[in-house]
Order: sequence, then C-alpha cells, then structure tokens
Amino acid sequence: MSEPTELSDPPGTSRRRKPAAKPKGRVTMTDIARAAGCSQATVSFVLNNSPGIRLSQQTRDRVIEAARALGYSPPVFSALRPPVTPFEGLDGIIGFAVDQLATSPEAVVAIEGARQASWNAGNVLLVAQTMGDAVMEPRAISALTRRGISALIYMTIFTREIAAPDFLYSLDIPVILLNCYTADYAFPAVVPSEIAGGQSATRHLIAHGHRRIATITGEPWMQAAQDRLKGYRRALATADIPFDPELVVEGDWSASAGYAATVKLLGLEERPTAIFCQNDRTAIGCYEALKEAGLHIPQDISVVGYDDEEIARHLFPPLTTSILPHLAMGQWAIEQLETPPTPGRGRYPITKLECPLVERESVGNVPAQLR
Amino acid sequence: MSEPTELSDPPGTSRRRKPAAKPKGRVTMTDIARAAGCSQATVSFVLNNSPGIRLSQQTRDRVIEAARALGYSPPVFSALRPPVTPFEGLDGIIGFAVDQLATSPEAVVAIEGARQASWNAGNVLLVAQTMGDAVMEPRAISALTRRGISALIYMTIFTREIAAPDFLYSLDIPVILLNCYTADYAFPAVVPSEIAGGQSATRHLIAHGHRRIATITGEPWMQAAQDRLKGYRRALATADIPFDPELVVEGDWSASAGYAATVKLLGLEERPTAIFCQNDRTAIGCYEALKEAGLHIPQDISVVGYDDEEIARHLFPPLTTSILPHLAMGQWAIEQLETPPTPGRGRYPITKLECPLVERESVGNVPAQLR
DNA sequence: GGCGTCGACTAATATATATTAGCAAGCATA
DNA sequence: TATGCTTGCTAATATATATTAGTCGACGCC
Repeated sequence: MSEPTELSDPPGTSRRRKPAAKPKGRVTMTDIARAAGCSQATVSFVLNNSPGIRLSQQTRDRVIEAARALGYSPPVFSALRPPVTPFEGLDGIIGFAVDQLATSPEAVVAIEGARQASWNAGNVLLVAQTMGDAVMEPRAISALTRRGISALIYMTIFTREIAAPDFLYSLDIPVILLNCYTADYAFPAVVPSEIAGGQSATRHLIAHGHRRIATITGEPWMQAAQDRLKGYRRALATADIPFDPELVVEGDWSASAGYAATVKLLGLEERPTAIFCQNDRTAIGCYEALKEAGLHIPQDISVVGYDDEEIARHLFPPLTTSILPHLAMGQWAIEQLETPPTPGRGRYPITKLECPLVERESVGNVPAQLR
Repeated sequence: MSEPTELSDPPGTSRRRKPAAKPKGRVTMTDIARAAGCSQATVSFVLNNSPGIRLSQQTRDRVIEAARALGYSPPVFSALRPPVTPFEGLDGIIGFAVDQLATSPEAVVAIEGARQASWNAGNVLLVAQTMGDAVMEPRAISALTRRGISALIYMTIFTREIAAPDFLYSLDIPVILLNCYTADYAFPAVVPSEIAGGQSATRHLIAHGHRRIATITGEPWMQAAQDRLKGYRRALATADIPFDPELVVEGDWSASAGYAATVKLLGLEERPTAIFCQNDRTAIGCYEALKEAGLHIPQDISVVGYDDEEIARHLFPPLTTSILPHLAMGQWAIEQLETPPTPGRGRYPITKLECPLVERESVGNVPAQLR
C-alpha cells in the first residue's frame, strides 16, 4: 500500500516518503502507522481497543500519541444529527453553553425551562460551562458540537450585549442566545424585559396609593440595574409623579447595601412610604433596617423586591417581588427550534419576556396618616 | 461480502441477497442504501453532507430516516479518549450525570467542585440530567459516552444507596459515584459524613455549655435525617447527657415545620437552651417562632442549622450551620480519576467527607439564669 | 537442542466508505 | 426535432478500515 504499486522492495521502505506529501487533507490510520512505526492494522487494533489482541503497552502508547499528534478523529456524519422537532421519537441532543453555572440560580432555572420544553420530544440537554474564558469556551463548545448536537443554546449569567465568538457563526446548527444578544442580530435572542418589570413593580406600589416611592438600585454599570431604574422612572412619569433624585439610592445588589440605603432613606426629611428594592437581597437588608427602625411591613411601609429568589418567600412578611423569566426563556429557546428550521442566517429581533410580579405580603396601602 | 468470492455476475446482483441475513452486527451504508432504495454512494453523500452533490430532499430524508431506523452511527475510537490526568495538554471531556439539577443547589455545587478540580487539566465537564427516569437516563448517559468522555461522575440529589443501572457496569471508563453508592461497592463513591456532621453541630452547642439541646429533624425516611439524628445522639452520649425524646421533634425540612416544632419546644415545661435544626430552612421557621416569643438569638437561646444554604448568612443573626461538602465531593471525584487509571473493577470503600461547621452568630453560651 | 507456545506484531485481504465519471430523464431553448 | 443544460442519481473504483491468518523471535522445558 504505502509504496505506490512500487513493489520492488518489500521491507524497510519507510526511508522513502520523505518528499513532504500527505497533500490529501485527511489523516488516515496509515499515516498514524507511519508516524508510530507500525502497521496500519496495529493502529486499527489500538484505536478500536479490539479485544483479544495482544499488543505491548509501548506500542499502544506510541500509536495513541501519534494519532493525537496528527489530530486523527473519527468521521462525524453531520446529517445524522437528530432534529429538534417534537413529534419524532428521536433522541436529539441540544447543547446548552453557559458562562457560569454556580454563581446564581438563574442559569439552572433556564436549563430547567429548556429541559421541560424538550422533555416530550425526548431530547437530551447537555450542559457545558464556558467560564467566559477564551481558552475554555471553544473547548467547551467543541466538546458539545464535536459529536453532533442539534442546536446550541448560548446563555450568559448577566443580561448583556455580547460579541459572539467567531465559531458561533460557523456552526451549521441553530444557535439561540439566552439572556444576551449580539449587535448584529444574527441569532434569535431572548432577554428579560427589565424595564417593564421595573415599571410594573413601581406601578403596583402606585396602585396602592403610594406617591413617595424610593428605589435602591443595583450596580449601576449593569444593564439590569439601568433598565429597572428606567422602568421605575417610566411608571412615575406615567402616573404624573415627579421624579425625586433623593429617593434613588445606589446599591450594589447586596443585603448590606440595602441596609445602608434604607437607613439613609429613613433619615430623609419626608421619608418614603414604599421602597422598590431592585433585587431581593437588597430587600433583605432593607427589611432589617426597617424592623430596627420599628417600622412594620406593610402597615407602615411597603417593600417590593426583584428576582423572586427562594428566600423571598421565607422573609417575614413574604416579599412581593418580580419573577425573572428564566424558566420561560429556557422554554422559549427550545420553542424557537421547533418552528422554522432556521432559514439561512436572518436578522432576528430580540425577544423580551415579561417579569411578572408575585404579590405576597410586603405591600399595603399607604398608611392613613401619611396619605 | 455475502456472496463468497462468486464474481461471475458483475451487476444486478442485488436481486440475490434475499437470504435474510445481516448477521454481522454492524450496520453499513450498504444496508442503509438497501433500506432507502438507493446506492451506497448516495448514502455516503447524504450522511456526509458532501458539498457540490445534488440530491433531492426526498432522497436525503429517506436515507436519514433509514440510517436512524437502523441505528447507524459512526465509530468511536475509544482509545483516543483523552486521559484525565493533569499534565497532558489535552482537553478531555468528563461526563457528569445527575438526576436533577434544579431542585436543590447541591448538584450545582458538586459540579462546581468538579469543574475547579479539572480546570488546570483543561478538562471540560459536560453535564446531563437523568431525571431518575428509566427512559431518559440511558439516553442522557449515552449522549455523554457517545462523545467520548474519559470518565463519568454519577450523582444523585439525595444521599442514598442506589441500584446502579446495568450500563454503568459495562462502560469502559472510570465511573465515580457522588452522593450515592451501590451495595456491591463496584465503584468509588463519596457521600457526606452526616453522622459526624450532626455530632459536631451538637458538640458545638455542648461546648457552649448547653445541656438541654433540642433537635428538629427532617423527613425521617431520608438517610440524611437519620444520620444527623444519629450524630446528635452520639454527641449527647459522648458528653454524658441523657437523651430526652421530648427534645426531638419531627420536621420535614420546611420552614413551616420548623416554626411549628419550635412553638412546641417552647411550650415544654423546661424549654431547651439550644435547638439543632437539621437544615437551614427549618432554622428559618425556628428563628421566626423564637422572635415571636420574644427570645433573642443567641442571648436567650442558641440555634444551629445544617446545609449552609445561601440564606443562612442573611438571617439575623447569621446562622451557625454545617457545610455540606458537595464542593469537596466534586473535587474528590475528579481526584480519583487522576490517581490510578482504574485497575480492573475492584471493591471500593465508601468515602465520607466531613461537614465542617461554619460558626456565625446564632450560638452563644447558656444564659446565666438557666445554667 | 529440538519442540512447543506465547507475546507482539504484520501481510494480505475482506469490508466499508469516499469519490469520480458519467448516464438518463426532464425541459427549455433554437 | 435536435441541442444543450440541469437535476438526480449510480457504477465503478479508489481509499480507508477491520480481520484473518499467519511470521518471528524469545523463552521454557524436557
């Protein structure tokens, strides 16, 4: 085989072949054999781990090393990637890449939504973490794609615009962005509608007669914080309540910042009758400061949070807060896959999903004496 | 192939071949071609999505359908699976199967531990959910194994003995059990040392002078609840404090059960000076009941929790609790992979990892008047 | 020192897959 | 009605991989 029909010298032929060459792109077992100094058959045995074949560990190692060095990889059969459409009883595999799994519960919630939505289709969700790391991310995603996935959902923990890594563009499967979006609208994308969320939280307070509504923000460079504040202002404007900068205190999403901010608000000449904490942790600190000040929630003052973290329902009184729609976002992402099989690369609008308010017991009407 | 060296009739041979047969296990493109009513070449074109080849969509569909129906799949060169040992600069893939991701944070924590441990080795972790479902589980795991994982970590949410699914035994990669174990000790397994955890939580209270220590259990059928209680009893016994059944109240891990149980304990003739809540949620309810009763923590009464949930540090006062070692368990699982390359199938002892106590501010010395 | 026989491997070959060349049907010109 | 071009496919064949049937040398053993 190696000597092209030149069968004049049987053994020790390896000396020839110097002439560069291997112009054909693919790496074959014969190449590996040459590199490892053994026969193609041996390579086949090693790579397949053929049972009943006895080979020295050395040879095995050499073959494997050579195979790796040459980048040998089995064929993929891209057409066999199962579809993601429901009806078929096939087990598709959907990749879910997220920068971090551990820092906040939202990623898991979105995964849960995606899982639920793909459940009846029998699709398996495979999750990889990119850690937002330039080295790990391609690896993680190629671990997903290498053996064929039907679609990729790409999520970030913080809502933001991203510069999608190049390889996302060259995948030949549908890609859905979750909680992030690209400037070029190249992929379907879904994010929470934080502006509307901030607005309806505030409106809820207004509906209870509050006019003097404070808000404690998150870290101001984060889009979520900006949008929630924007919603707050819109709600005030809609109700013809003048915006009072004194009532906006900058926090950083933490309970201690919530505490400090609340203390500050209570020190105001005319204190607010309601506080919109832009996340639940902030509300924890806020609660504590209010209780210390001897105020009762919601009789004396109302509080709303945001995010509907687990803890919100364990607070006393249970906190009215806005649900981050990550469950729905996960479902939405899967649904996108079901409808059109991705026609070319279009421009997709960014979908925003509502953050519904869960009413619990931390909001009441304005106390009579303050009305 | 099937016609043994009978080369007398070149074309149109397909008419023969009827004789049932396809005894060879493997499915070939020729099989697919026959099923789809086309040539092997066409199958190759379709499956490889060869560029520049024009084929009707119908034919493509038929081929793909046939390929699926026959279960065609590309070879996996098992020997090429990258090792899990650090040094090598190769990106291995480690599979992590867990029954559920969303129900509790522990799964994510264990994953995080595994990720950290495999980080410097450049290994990618791929997570799949089995949902404890007999149909989904094999699919999920085969989705992992099919892409050539180097090892599998199999985790359950609740600590328990499992009957490992058969296919776990026939995998040719290392399998590590996390938070579960099999009766036959066939795999390395790691679980939290709940007995020791319950013991040291109780001992901590004893060390602060408490003698009358109550405990609120979890759901009694769960192993964790049994073990934590066992640890409580051991600590008492060690300190020569008689066990008083009155001081053990059955809960169900929930805050409301914690509340009710605490109310009951406070109604006791001689009330406890400390309460060991067997999880943090129970402690939330406990806190509330104590506060309502006008008791201050830790001046009047001490409380410890278990699990170190996020919320524990936001309680007022921050709750002393035991850390579930899931992070360490995840790391441990990865470390097991690094040491011996799994010699045969041995019998592995179950490893138990400590649940260290985090001291915060909910434990104080016994109030003078009660001492 | 002749004789098994066992470990480690390869030559040759059987099978599977990829690719090239080109056929045939349809249909739009001309 | 011939001409040419496209679409859709296959026969034949080139390449790649899997498997069978050994070869070869190093023991071990009367």
